[in-house]
Amino acid sequence: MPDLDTMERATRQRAAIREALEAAARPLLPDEVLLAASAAVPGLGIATVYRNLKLLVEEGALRAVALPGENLRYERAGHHHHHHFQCKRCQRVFDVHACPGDLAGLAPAGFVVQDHELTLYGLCSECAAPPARKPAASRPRNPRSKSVP
Amino acid sequence: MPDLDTMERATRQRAAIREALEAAARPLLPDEVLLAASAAVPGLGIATVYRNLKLLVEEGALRAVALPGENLRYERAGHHHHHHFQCKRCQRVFDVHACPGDLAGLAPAGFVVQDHELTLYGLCSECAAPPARKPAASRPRNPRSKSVP
DNA sequence: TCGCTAATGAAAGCGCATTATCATCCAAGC
DNA sequence: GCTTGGATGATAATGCGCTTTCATTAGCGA
Repeated sequence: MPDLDTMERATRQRAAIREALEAAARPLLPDEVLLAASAAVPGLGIATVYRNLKLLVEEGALRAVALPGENLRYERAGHHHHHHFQCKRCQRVFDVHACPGDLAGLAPAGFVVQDHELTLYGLCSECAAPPARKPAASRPRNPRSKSVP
Repeated sequence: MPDLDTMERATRQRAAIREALEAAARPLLPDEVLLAASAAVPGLGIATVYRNLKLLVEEGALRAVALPGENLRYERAGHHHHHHFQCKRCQRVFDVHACPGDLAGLAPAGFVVQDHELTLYGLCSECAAPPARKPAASRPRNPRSKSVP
């Protein structure tokens, strides 16, 4: 018996959106989700992507990821504590399944550290590698990059 | 002889803005700058704040600071490498003059780490302390907090 | 002090990510 | 198959941070 509180219909587009994020295995921008899910559902609209991302976050299937100076990306929820890596060339974001650990000691005296957020920057394996045979697909355009270059 | 390329006039508002940031000794939002500098220059306009922040960044006096899910803040340039702490209660951002150090090993194989960004979260000394006699002033309103709460 | 023009302030304008609108579509219970 | 209301997609609208506009003010060199 399905949850009576969430009586949503199973649509092709919702499935495609969920699957795009699972296949990517990295945080995606709404645009990237649209691009990826469009392969399974041609004609998919950006409004539907936003609607379902919000919905999936609310029901706990997805998690929103905020990086400095970037729009929200989305990743599958349920992962353990981890961080992210952003490639300075293709702008894509990847998971970093490691953590420097205890950072509480870094804060000034009197400050209570409850959490932390770490972002690494550099070149992803594709962009660091010698000229690939094929250029990497699905490069997000430069989002709200108001950060100093 | 002053720099011929930057023939800017010395105005009260520009001085007040610069001084507000030096006195704060922590990254400020444009609104916080307006609030602080308004004490010295009543009637100061937000457009002037934005204009001068941009100008001061261009001439290297200030640096823009981007935190996850937050609008740009500004701090004095010239500091050595450091990180930031955001209080979950008053939303203010403070400097953390410490760094976990070498994080290159955290990235996946094939990735080249060039830089990193660390943000600590918790309670600042004021908010962590028992009920203060006076509530802390200049609390920034909740900015683009699209991050999951 | 005079004159020139950069700087300011108030308000309108912009850019852009996200959301609401609404006619149409279709998943699902009967 | 039929019905029905949630879901979709195209598009308009919204919110908001930031920039531009423009009339006025005020540095600063002469």
